[in-house]
Amino acid sequence: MLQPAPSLADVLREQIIAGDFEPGARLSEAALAAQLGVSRNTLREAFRVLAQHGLVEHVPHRGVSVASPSTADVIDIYRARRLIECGVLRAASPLHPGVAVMRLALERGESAVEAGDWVTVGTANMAFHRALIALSDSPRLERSHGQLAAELRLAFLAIDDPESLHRPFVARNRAVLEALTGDGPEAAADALERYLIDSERLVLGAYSRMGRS
Amino acid sequence: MLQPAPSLADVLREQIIAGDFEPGARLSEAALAAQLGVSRNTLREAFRVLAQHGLVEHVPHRGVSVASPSTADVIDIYRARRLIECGVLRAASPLHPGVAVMRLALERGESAVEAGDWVTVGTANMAFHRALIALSDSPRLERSHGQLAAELRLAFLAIDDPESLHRPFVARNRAVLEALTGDGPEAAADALERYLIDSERLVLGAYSRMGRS
DNA sequence: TGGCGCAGATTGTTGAACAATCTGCGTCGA
DNA sequence: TCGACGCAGATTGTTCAACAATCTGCGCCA
Repeated sequence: MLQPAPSLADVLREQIIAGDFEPGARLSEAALAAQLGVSRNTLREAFRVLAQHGLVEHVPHRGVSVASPSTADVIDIYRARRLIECGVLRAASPLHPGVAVMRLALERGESAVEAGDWVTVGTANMAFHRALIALSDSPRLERSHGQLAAELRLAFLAIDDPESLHRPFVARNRAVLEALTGDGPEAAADALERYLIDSERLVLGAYSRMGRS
Repeated sequence: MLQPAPSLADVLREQIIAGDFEPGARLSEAALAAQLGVSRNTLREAFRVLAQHGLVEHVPHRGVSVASPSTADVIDIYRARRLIECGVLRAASPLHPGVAVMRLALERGESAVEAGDWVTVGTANMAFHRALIALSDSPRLERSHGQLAAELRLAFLAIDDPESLHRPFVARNRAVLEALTGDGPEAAADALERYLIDSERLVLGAYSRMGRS
């Protein structure tokens, strides 16, 4: 059984999330189509997918550019994250098999902290929260959360100080996980809410220091 | 200032939500492009947008069909609705200007009940819940909820008994609104949760009577 | 009866072409 | 000097025709 070949939208999403394009950069159809070796029509289909994901912004007759979350966007993303993530956690069972996936992601992050590999720390943090959402067993909540995570990643890209952005939160993830298995979902949700409030503050602080709107 | 012309995806979404196509029906590119008077490429772009919204299902090399929510989908949609809608309501202020919008939608539904216009009752019910989400002032929660609402509408379409589907819930909406302005967000959220549980039960019951998977 | 393979239909993708719209720049007039 | 105007080039929106890749249904054969 072969894996389905990754679609063009998948390829582009990876490139954008990896930071191959500056947030806010315009993506010229002709140039990008040539670079990717596809036709403009095919590229435009991929653009429509990414635009729905919030990864690129499409303005009619003005083309698409890599999304570049504003301060208001960051605030909104965190508002939505708090509601969805805390809601999922509050209703989650500490016995759900997905808890093991959370633990794996956590441990991957902790190893990466010791290795000083902040990019991997960031990836592991994201994986931890994705695993957290998976406790809901809800494809639609996973979809919504995935969109938020992708957009947030663009905000992280605009801040080029991955250590300060990700390092402090590995310990916080551990606190959330231990609260879940030890004190129960309510306590875990409270810890997660504090986590998200602090993370938002950090991002907004960096934004304001960058003079970013 | 002119309104932007509705995109092809908007037109198709309206047609699908209006039930112009049977849920599950295949949408042939060539036939539909000819019918809409657009080229296949343009139509394919619109398909990509609708697929991300969950309104159509796209299987590679097999084309797109109108989505037809399964029982599992309905359960998932309601799980996500409970989490998002109740979460929003719990955090909402009874003084938010959006409460007036909720009241308007509610009254429109109540008039439609008296007129026996069940389609309008259904539309008003949807508008009530959309207005409820707007209390969060979060574009992203509105986006996620909009996707759920569109998919749910397809489930409603599959059940052709709009009266039983929508009539009972106008009074429940009133209860939610009065709980919000009277007893506060917590009580309102509890009323809403009961609403959603009962609504889900009704849809699943109809599905099972239809012998639907 | 059940599996195989072919033919037709459909989707995926391309390239070129043109219309519609935007953007930047130079000119003109106050 | 400064702002409005308009033109020219660049970019996007859309169409069309063609072909490759894949799927589907049907008849054939064992």
